[in-house]
Amino acid sequence: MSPLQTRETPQAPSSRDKILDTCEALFARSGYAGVGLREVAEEVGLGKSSLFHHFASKQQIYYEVLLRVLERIEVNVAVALGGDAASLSATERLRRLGRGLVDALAEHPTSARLLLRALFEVEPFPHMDEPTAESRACDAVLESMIDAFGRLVLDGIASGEFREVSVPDTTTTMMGAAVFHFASGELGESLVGGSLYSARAVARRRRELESFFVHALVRPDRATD
Amino acid sequence: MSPLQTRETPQAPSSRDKILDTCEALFARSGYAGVGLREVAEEVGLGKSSLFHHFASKQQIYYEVLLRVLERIEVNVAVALGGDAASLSATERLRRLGRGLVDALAEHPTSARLLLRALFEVEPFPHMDEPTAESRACDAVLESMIDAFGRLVLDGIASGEFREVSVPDTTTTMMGAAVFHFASGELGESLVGGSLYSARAVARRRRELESFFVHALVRPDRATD
DNA sequence: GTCTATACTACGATAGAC
DNA sequence: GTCTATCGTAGTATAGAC
Repeated sequence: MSPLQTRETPQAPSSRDKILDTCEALFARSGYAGVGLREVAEEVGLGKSSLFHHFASKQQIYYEVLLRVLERIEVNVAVALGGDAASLSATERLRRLGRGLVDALAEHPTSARLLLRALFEVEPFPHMDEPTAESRACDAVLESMIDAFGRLVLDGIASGEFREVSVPDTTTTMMGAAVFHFASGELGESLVGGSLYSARAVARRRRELESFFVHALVRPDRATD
Repeated sequence: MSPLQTRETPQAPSSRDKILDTCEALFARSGYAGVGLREVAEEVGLGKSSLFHHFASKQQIYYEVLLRVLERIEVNVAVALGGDAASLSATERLRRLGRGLVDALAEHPTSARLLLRALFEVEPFPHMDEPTAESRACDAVLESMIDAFGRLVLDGIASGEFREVSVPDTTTTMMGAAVFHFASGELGESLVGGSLYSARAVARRRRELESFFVHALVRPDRATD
């Protein structure tokens, strides 16, 4: 905590960061095709051309935005399933996964929408010539999370804790259940009667998703609650 | 079956229908903003301007496409939950809902993606001045389906068949689980190792979603399978 | 690092001939 | 009912001055 190092360290976000933050919000709201760089530049407070000083193309901005989001979420999934948690029972890991996903998606209101779009939009781009370094990085993070889901379900079935479900179907079911809620926008808010991201709504979501997952998968005689 | 009436009745789709079909496929693939009328016209085999002879604007095409999709889905939900089914137990209706949703979404590969986009995209349009007749019709169909979900969950809790879950959370969970799977595209196909819409994959999905819903909601001592 | 100016393409939509 | 031609705007991206 030396004065020299901490001075202004969290201050003065660079133009680069401002562009990424702005694009994260706009891409989450309107998707890749729905956002123009004119709007981005206006919101950031720069000229349109200045954006190209910081990024080579709109695609590159998109993938850098997406990568940040995916890495934020992966941290929570890794904490729930990997490392020290790897030795826990599948049931306990399932509980942690439910809570961890909710925490990850509730952290930023943009995360769920961006993730959902990335999961189901084939490629947001007219024609992408070849995978870029950024797009491959995004694919890798996504794949590692999905693999972790699958391994958890397989473990639970192997240990006899879970019903004998289809692993791919259970994976898409859990992903859809987790992500859609926080991406559901106006619809979700009209259902819950308020913000999806209020502390109360998030706490309830954490309980609900965890118990939904557990009841759906864990054999009744193995349930611990 | 008089020769006069059946002659060519299913043949010769009008330009109007061709435009709607084409737009359904393209909007499902790329979203509203991601599709240009130039591409639509090319695919239909018309000039761009001819589209405006059949529809007043791109927005109008979008809502007519969406309304067709919503009504196709609503039919299945209504069969599962309404009419003769209304007197069945909540558990049996929940089973029917799971199967009905799968059947509805598996019917056309475009349905899930269009529905998912409609559910979470705030408004796909830059600025919509005021609700149109078409947009209000879409809202009405959507609302009636969501209400039916909520009533089913409430009924199940009231009768003691279901756990005491949060109705809004359970609604978004079920919607996300049902819709995301069939919208998950390449990701889902790599998980199941083939088409999401093959007879085998759909049959499995029907079983999996039904049992996922039942186990997640129905109290173990009330389960019937 | 930001600006103005510009290039070129595509957008949604309209007018009017046929 | 379809066409060509055109309008005005906005799209991504580049060049070059400051």
